[in-house]
Parts: sequence; structure tokens; C-alpha cells
Amino acid sequence: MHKKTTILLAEDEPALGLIIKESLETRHFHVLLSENGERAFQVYQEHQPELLVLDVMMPRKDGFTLAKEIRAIDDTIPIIFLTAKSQTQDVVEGFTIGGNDYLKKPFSMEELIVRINNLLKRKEIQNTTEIISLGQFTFNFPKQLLQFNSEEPMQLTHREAHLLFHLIKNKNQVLDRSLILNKLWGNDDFFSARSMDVFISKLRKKLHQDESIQILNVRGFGYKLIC
Amino acid sequence: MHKKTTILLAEDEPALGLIIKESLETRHFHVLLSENGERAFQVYQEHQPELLVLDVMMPRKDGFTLAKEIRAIDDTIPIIFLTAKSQTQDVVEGFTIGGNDYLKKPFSMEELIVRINNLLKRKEIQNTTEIISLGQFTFNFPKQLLQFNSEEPMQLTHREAHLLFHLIKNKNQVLDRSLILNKLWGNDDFFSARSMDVFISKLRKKLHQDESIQILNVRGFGYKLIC
DNA sequence: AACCAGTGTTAACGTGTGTTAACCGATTAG
DNA sequence: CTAATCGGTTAACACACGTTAACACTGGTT
Repeated sequence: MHKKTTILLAEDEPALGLIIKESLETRHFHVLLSENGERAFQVYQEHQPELLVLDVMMPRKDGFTLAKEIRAIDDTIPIIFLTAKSQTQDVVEGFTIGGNDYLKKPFSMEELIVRINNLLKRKEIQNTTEIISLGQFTFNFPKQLLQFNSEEPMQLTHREAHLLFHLIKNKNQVLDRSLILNKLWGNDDFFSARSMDVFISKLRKKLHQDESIQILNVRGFGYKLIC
Repeated sequence: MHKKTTILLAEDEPALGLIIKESLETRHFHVLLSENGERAFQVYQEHQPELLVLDVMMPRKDGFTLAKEIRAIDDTIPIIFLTAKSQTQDVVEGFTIGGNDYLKKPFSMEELIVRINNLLKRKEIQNTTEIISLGQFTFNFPKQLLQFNSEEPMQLTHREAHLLFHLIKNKNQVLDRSLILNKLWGNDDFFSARSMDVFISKLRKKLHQDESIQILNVRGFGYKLIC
């Protein structure tokens, strides 16, 4: 039997909060209940839960604001918002991008469980597939981390991570310049091309530690990552 | 006539599975059809196919999970996923690293054939292009490195490496000028021919250290690498 | 508002690769 | 023998790419 999944539940109405907490605990989740957004943020930092269930309407920091703050720290944690019917659909849907979902009150416990399991499964897939080993490096694409052996991981920027991802996807083959430019920069004009050169240079510097990995240029066509 | 390529097809919908199986068999592939992920894994272990075509949505072990298990055993086998349109692009793309590809349902049989042949060809190239020894030299084609005994390896350019590769593949036979020109330069006009002369000259200089290796000219026909 | 840190783009300058040109020797047909 | 052709070699060149730094923009902090 493996460790229980920890869920942070932020709900200001005590009666509802307890019901949800108890229901989830019968499903073998470990639930931390907070009565407002500020408190929830503290609990998040102390316990680092694996999933968040946030009421949108809360005193002392609402669910959306809280979500943004936590997303700045961890941009892959799944979040489920609990919304009252007064919330406009648009605003709520805007927040469901990424690993988010939402539930309109009132909802059945079954609906919540299904959504929790869906998000956990989706994240499971991402975690186990998008950590790629590359020579002596480990590349965690969703977290944009590049680690050499067991040294301190380097934080890559968004562009660096995406470029590296595509190079790895096409490793040992020539990756077409204009293809990558159109995919990552949206066009393949002169300036984007020069910008890409800069990022190739940055990646080479970061991959320098493992001599067996090289980004070779194929003049006029693109790049080839060999490993 | 060489041995048929064995493909493992995992598809839970019997009608679709049979159509694909039969189509591939008319293209002279040997197809093993399994109706779920668990069964497919058994078949994989018994027959060790050369390529996998996996439906993502399957009862008793989905395609992604199956792929992960098989990849733990063989991390080079090419895999093609068949995905329904409900699958999010991100998750699917995460799985296309390495030797993978995917096809959105519905798809034409032609698309599938093209992808199968691409992946098989790609793997073929990787297998046949390892490290070649040439007299006292070691030539690493994918990395474009030419090493004399244990001296510091020389970094070849893309053109140099490809030209040398073809010379080696046809060593001790005459390699036709226009053949190589069409293959590497895309045409065999005057200028390309002169350009090739320059590269032959460069290669001769780099191979000079080992007297027993020579690139001989056969006037009017081409070159012969002797070693 | 002023400041700072992080990210990506633009600019400036340097290097490497492949093509073209120029000049040469070798081979061969007439 | 000699002119024509083919290939060898070197250098000049154009341009693709590499590297570094300056700059602009964003979002957060004081």
C-alpha cells in the first residue's frame, strides 16, 4: 500500500468543509482543511499537498488569487475550484487552463471524487513521461529543470526548455530550422532566427558538462542533437 | 526476399483492429492483433515485435501505460499511438519523444503506412550508422568525428562526413560521381562537381596520416576509396 | 513611483562552412 | 605534338551561424 495523497481543501463555510473533508477521507485521501485563503497558503507551504480544492468565494484572499500565487511556485499542481452559481462562466473557465477544473455548487461528492481522480491520473502521466534522461542529464520538461548527475538542478527558461524538448524529440536526426521557428516563435523571419541562435548557444553552454552530448549545426537545414 | 517485419497492434475495437491488420498484411507486414493492453504485453514478450501500434483508450491497461512498461524493457522500439480527438494535444505530444509518433482517429490507412515506414527507416539508420573503423582511423558518422589512433578527434563538417560515409560504404569499388552529386548536392551540374572536388581534396588532407588509405580518381567515372 | 530581477530580443562583431574562381598539372583524343 | 578535357589545389568570397553584450519588457518588491 502506498502513501495517501494529500489534498488541501480551502472552504470558509465550516459545515460544508467538514462534510467534504470526511467524505474524502473515507476514500483514503489525507485532507487539510483551511477556512480562508491566507491560512490555506500557509498550510500549502508547510505541507506541500498534491492537489488543491479551493472555494472561490472566501474571506481574506479568494480562491483565484490564491491559485495564482501557488501556481507561481508550482505550475503543475492540479487545482479544482468550487464556484457558486453567481460566478460568471467566462471567468471560471479562464482559470481552468493548465491542470485545473471546477465544480459548480451544489455538487455531489461523486462528481468531486471523479474530478480529483482524473486530475491525479493526468498528472501521473505527465510526471512519469516528461522526465527525460539525456546522457548524464535529467531533464524535467514540465518543471523546466535540467540536472547533471546529482548536482543542483538548473532552472531553464520557458524558451530554453521548449527548444531542448524539441531537440530531444528529434535526437540524432536533423531538426529543421524553420519548423522549430514556426512552432516556437510563430514565424521564421530573420530576427527570430537570430534569437534562436542565441538560445542554441545558451543550451550548448548548459549541456557542456557532458561531452557526449552535442548540438551540431547542419548548415542551411537546422540542428542535430547527438547523444 | 527478406523476413517480414512483425508489428504488434493493440486495438480493443474488433472491427477496426481487423481492418488495420488486413491492410498492413497486404503491405507484407506480419501483424499480431491484441484486444487489450494486458494481452498485448504478453504477446510482446512472446514475439518481440519490431514496432508497436497502440490504441490509447483500451480496457485493462491503456496504451500509454503499456508503452511505458515496454519502454522500460526496450527503449528504442518505435511506437505509434492511435488517439481519439478527446485526448489533449499536450499529453499526446509528451509521448512522442524518443522513437514515437501518433495518429488521430479517424485516419487513413495511407497515413499509418507512411508513419510505420518512417519510423522503421529511422531505426534502420541508427542501427547501421554506428562507429566505423577505417585503417588506423575511427569514424563516428553520427557525431561527425574522425579520430586517428588515439589522437584528438577531428570534427568533420556535415558534407565531409556524408561524403566520407558514402566512400566507406563503397570502399574498394568505384563510386560514381553523378550518383554522389545527386545524393548529396541534389544535382550534378558543373558547379556542384567542382564543389565536390574541393571536398575530396579536404578529405585527402585529413586522411593523409594513414598512407594505406587513399581516395583514387577514376577519370570520367568517379572515386575509389582503397584501404 | 522607483527599483530590481528575470526573460527574451536586437545589435554588433567574430567564426565556420560551402561555393565559386583562378590557376595548375595530368590524361587523352585527334 | 597539341588542344581539349578532366580533375587537384588553393584562395577569395558570400553568407549561415556563434557569441557576447546591450537593450526592452514584464512582473514583482519596497
